Amino acid sequence: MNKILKVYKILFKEFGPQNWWPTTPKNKSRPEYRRKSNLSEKEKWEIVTGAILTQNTSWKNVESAIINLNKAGFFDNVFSFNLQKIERLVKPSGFYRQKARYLKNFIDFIKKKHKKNLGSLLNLEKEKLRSELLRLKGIGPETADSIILYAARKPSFVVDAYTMRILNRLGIDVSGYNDVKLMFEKKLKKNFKVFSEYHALLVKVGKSYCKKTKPLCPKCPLFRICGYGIS
DNA sequence: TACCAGGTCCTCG
DNA sequence: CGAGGACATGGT
Repeated sequence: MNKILKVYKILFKEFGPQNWWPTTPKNKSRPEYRRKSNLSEKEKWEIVTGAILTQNTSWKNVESAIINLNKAGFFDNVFSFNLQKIERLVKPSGFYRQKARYLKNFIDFIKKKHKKNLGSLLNLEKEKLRSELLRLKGIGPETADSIILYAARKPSFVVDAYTMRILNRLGIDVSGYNDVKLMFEKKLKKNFKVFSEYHALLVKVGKSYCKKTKPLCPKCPLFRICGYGIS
């Protein structure tokens, strides 16, 4: 069995389903990870927003911003919020001026090009959707793939800093974003379930064990197939 | 105190 | 292309 598949099986067995992406249930204030059948337009906005806010930022800080936004009714009508108001609400997520600008750009794009209908963009064919997203300021490859996978639910593998670090430590040669993405997509079943769980599991093991400094190799579920801990 | 966190843009060789 | 800096808050 190839190593990529093996890693998935080990992580899934160890941690179970992660049920990404978290969204805020009705009458609650904080995002939760739970299985969802079909996403509402509101949930899609929450996911897109989270994908932008979490750029190089801990989810904890993003969560504070999401709570602010939700409390203010942002996800019910994103079009009624100006830049200053968004800046104030997303402040805890860091890089808040930049992120507020990216978010506002995205909102204006949906307003003008998709008649205020986010679903109209997300329903585009996967590659078309990806190129549309990448054209926007503030949407790079990871944010685009996160939106395609978790908001549009189309199988586009998400590569992030954890993915790179874990592959490196596993001794798998990695180059650029797209090479890594294609490697995963080639070796996995192309469906939402596998892609979404795999990425979430990599984040999980990256946060808990395969940390940048002071990794917890001996306790890591990947230890026995990873040479990194042996120094 | 310094470093880290679910990246992206811009500038410069 | 790819390296290097800017962007900013909150936790350890």
